[in-house]
Amino acid sequence: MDFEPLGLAADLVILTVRDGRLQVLLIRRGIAPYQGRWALPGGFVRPDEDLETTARRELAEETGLSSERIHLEQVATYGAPDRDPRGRVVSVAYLALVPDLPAPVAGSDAASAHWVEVAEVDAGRLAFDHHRILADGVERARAKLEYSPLATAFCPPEFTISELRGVYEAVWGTPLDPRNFHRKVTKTADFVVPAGGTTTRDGGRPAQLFHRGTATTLHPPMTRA
Amino acid sequence: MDFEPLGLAADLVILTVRDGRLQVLLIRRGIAPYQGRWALPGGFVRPDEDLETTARRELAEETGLSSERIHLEQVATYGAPDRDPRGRVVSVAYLALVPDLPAPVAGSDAASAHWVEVAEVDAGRLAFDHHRILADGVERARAKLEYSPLATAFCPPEFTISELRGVYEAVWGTPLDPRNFHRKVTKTADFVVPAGGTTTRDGGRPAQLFHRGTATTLHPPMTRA
DNA sequence: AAAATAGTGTCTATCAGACAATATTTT
DNA sequence: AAAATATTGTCTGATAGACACTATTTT
Repeated sequence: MDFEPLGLAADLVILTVRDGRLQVLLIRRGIAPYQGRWALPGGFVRPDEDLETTARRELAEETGLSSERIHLEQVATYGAPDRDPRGRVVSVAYLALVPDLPAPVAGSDAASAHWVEVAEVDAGRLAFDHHRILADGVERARAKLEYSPLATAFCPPEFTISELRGVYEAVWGTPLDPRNFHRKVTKTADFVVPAGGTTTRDGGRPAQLFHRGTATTLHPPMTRA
Repeated sequence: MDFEPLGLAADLVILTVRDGRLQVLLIRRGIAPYQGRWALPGGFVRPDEDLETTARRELAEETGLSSERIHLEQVATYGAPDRDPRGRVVSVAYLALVPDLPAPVAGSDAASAHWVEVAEVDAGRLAFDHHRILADGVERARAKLEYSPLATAFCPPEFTISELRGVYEAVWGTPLDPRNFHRKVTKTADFVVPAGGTTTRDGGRPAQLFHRGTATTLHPPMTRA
């Protein structure tokens, strides 16, 4: 079969919660097109490489996180004929949720990679159609917090209920009642399970530590205000 | 830029509800690979053609439905290196929901197109990775019925509450209480609006006709048993 | 009249949201 | 002691699900 010339890329919306805010990893483009503009990390799919493999490779290159335990899911594919001035490039977008990294961003492209608060990314500043991809990725994350235990993907292996609440508040941009949240989370079957210890890292009375449970869907779902 | 040889296709999961059952449009492949096997309709993306344009073109070719009002949404992209024996072909899958067609399937490829009950499609019978694509498409439809007014996409412009309930029952495979369903649907803001008339096409007491409302998300959502 | 479907009303257990009260830490 | 956070409990209004009952058609 003969194929039209076509490039296939995987781009990543890598989200984390730092300082109580939802942040996305952006890179400053060093080369044309869109030189000097912010862009989502990504790269071309290699021959014989699966799409998710490409995404995980790029994730590791940009963050140093190579664990299979990092949450990564496909969001959508963007293929408008004119979305890349270099020619026809179709991009498969992935959403990655990572905990607040103890180590700073590391890896080969690290020099140009920065965490940027999602609320402060402005529409015209991103290369290609990356603003649209970012918006779709963020919306996916917001929606999935409701009915999946995905919020735990932003947390370290052991976390407190209030840290988990901080994730919801940052992603949704809404304050939640600590008391109702606590009750809801601990009563939702298999959402979180007690890890045994306590911590005072959040100040005040020691909080119980939890780790994520086995649930894949939350019954009942968490509700946005 | 030079690109690796690569094909880009759009494949369609076209669902409808006929005779109270969820059905999918499949075609019998006339040529290799997988000659004689059932497959999802689809085709290659043309140069300068947007992905959704390809999907709508294929939809029109297979069903004769060219209206922009047909619900069509992207589901996921499949790109395992060995998924097509002809070479590297990446497929963007779309989900289309169509009403029970008054006219039989028509169009250029119609000769080989048939409605098949989803519950009776068996895993090994489909070409390529189409069983996986079908499963993902059906799961998407099932999930979206809960929190979106998507069920109306299976209905004609004017429908009764019990016809809408029939859609839910067919897609979810669960019987629903007609009385609670009626109350729930009519009380959910902007889900359906009265069209004015009534019909006795379902037998019994005349039922009010409705058409779809302006809601894009259902508050509260419909709940699966 | 009998059967079929449409639609309304009622009851109960559960849940979301508001918020009081108590517990245990650091400053 | 004061401030901060954690956790439990209580109250109220809304809702889901079960199901009795009434309404309007066809057979």
